[in-house]
Amino acid sequence: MRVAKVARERGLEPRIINGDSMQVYADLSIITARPSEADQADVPHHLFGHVDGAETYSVARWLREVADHMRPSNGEGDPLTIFVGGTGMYLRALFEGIADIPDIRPDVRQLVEGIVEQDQGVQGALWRALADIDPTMANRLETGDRQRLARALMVRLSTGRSLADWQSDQKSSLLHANDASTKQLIIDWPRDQLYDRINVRLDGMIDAGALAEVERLHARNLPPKKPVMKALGVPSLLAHLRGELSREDALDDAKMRMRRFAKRQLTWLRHQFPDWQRIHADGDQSECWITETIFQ
RNA sequence: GCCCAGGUAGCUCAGUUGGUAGAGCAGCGGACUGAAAAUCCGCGUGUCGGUGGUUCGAAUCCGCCCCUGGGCA
Repeated sequence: MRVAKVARERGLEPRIINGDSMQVYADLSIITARPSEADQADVPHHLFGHVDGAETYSVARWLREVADHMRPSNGEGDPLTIFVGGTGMYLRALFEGIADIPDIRPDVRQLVEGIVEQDQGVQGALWRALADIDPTMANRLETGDRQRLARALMVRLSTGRSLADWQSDQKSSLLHANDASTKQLIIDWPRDQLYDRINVRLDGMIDAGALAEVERLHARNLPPKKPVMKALGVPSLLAHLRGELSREDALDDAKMRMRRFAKRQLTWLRHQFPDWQRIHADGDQSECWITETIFQ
């Protein structure tokens, strides 16, 4: 937000596009730390809270929607598009593109979901099913990785072609990382400060009414496998609402999961985006000079 | 002050007749192509309170000291 305002002072026309897989869902705004109404009114924001929680969003849909917003604007100043958010896979797809795989046929989806259920009983059913028809993908995946095994199986059954082949196809991307017109930044906090910020942030979310928000989501009785039901903090708070965890235990659990996620993000950034510019934040006044660094 | 019970990994604790230590949780490292805030894989990270002694060898036995909890005064 601060960056957007400085940009406007310099005669640019800023807008913000969400790059976060959970901030798209309409049902959650507090626990997902969506930008405030005031900020959204001030600077144009796109792809925030526009998806119903009953839906299952995806990278591919995000890319299509981003593409729609990338068309030349009709504003006065030069547009400055700011992507914010921490879904590594989305951002990578933005710069590297993604395989152009057709939608999975409904009958195939149903069949594979049946096999996944079998696999819950005796692990291995899913992997063996995949190994029979697509040994390349099977060897690439762990036997316990149901999500990826299921996807690979669906693609092979639905398209007749291995996911491995789809993935090695030539891809086109919306943006180019080594381009003067784009800039990739990572704000890097010392880990102890990062974890402190996570803990404090969750307490703030609770004060802001996160429990009521999750309660409303709970009332919709959506299947637990829906992505929105798995947003960080939601399962923990649901467990509390069902009386399975004390309030304190639920908060501790949520914080722990958020810390773990942050750690996974760090691993992703280290290895997937090694060339992105890092801004080393530290202490309270960081926000100021983060902005300064960006405009250098 | 005296009597008990304890001091072992970041936390809670195991540790058999002495053979330089292991679980859970936390944590750390890694993978990642349409559910990714998801899903999955891997890893004990240690002055065994301190210090003398007995012993080939001490977390284990003995002495002294320090700390914590409980009891008695």
